[in-house]
Amino acid sequence: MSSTAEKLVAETRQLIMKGGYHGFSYADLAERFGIRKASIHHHFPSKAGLVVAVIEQQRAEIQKHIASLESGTPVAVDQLLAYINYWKQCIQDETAPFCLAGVLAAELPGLPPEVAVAVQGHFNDLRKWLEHVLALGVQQGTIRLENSPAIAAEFFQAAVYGAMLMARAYKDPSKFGLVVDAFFRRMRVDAA
Amino acid sequence: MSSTAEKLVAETRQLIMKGGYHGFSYADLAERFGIRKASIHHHFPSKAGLVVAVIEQQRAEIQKHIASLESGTPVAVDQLLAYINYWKQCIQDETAPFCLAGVLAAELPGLPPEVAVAVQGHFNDLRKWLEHVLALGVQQGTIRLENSPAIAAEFFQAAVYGAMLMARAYKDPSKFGLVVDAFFRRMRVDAA
DNA sequence: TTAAGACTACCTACTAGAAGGTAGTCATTT
DNA sequence: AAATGACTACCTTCTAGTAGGTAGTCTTAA
Repeated sequence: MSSTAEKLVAETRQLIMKGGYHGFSYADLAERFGIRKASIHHHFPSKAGLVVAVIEQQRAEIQKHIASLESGTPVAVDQLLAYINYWKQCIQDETAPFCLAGVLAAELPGLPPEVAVAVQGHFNDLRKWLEHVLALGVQQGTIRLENSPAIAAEFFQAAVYGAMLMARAYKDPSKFGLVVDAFFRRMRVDAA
Repeated sequence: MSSTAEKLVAETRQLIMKGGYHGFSYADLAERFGIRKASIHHHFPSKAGLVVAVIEQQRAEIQKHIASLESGTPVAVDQLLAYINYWKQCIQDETAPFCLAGVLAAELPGLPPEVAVAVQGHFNDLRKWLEHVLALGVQQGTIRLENSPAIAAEFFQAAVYGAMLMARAYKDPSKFGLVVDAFFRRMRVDAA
């Protein structure tokens, strides 16, 4: 991918996080980079295609992130904490005030089908990883679940996205940590 | 409010729940009722005004709902169960596949200011009611909290909205009940 | 009791601008 | 020479909103 295409993807990501799929246009992107709308169509012929590219890039980045997390520490609890802290940081400094796929999921029935499919792909990726790490934590004796890892992963995911929505709705980034920390504490065997 | 205005508000509510603020237009409404766009402007001069009317109507309805809930039963746990079951029903039969304010909150930074204010108003309403009912449950000895009722209310709210997002993202209405039930069980003293 | 005036809900016709997208051109680079 | 990435110059459709008009209803008062 060319550097311009990469910049377009990065900026689109920000714009979607702000206002969703229908909340931005090629004109917004053109203005930000001082180029014409037609030049954007050269890189991404359709809006749906551009947005799918943004989601897929995000998914690829997350897979890399997970890989480096797993090579960084074999401890499940530390991996989950790193995940949580990553989002705390992003929401706090507004580099990513909301999960891209989260905003899109909220308007899922109104999205072009190919975009909806990509969004659902992200949710599945994340759920599977959480299920895997939670099962690992149980095995390591640091996590205690009241349900199967599969159910707990969905529960965890709901807590993270719910917490994000709270932070946004109340315009208070600290709400994210408040909710997620309280939630995660309950899962930990050595919780304070 | 005239009956046409009421119909417009009701339909707008559905359209927002589907695709958010930027996901519908006056043309959509005009088509559904077989009237002209200009006629809609007669009832609601601006889009932001229409959407604020929808949110405010919803808020008023919820206040009525809460009042009837409280006159129906003085038991906090039953009130919370009624609230949860209301949403289970709505999501299942798709009369309201998502909370109106929830969709809008996801795109909050991209909304006209007056709409954003109304959305935040709803979140505050709900949070205050939850705080009140949870405190009542503690008093009645049927609910046990690990935090203050104020914190627990935010936690509860996050679980509900997170669960809604899961149901939508996975296109599986049962996910809502799954998450919310697991969450609520932990708060109940006599939980199975 | 009936006519005037105000009000309601809709209409046609229009606007400026934004939306997503296309066709063809023109420098650079490789 | 040929691919790249930008350009100008369009197009069509949609968007929110306006101007002005019409037919019917409701209120009031001679």
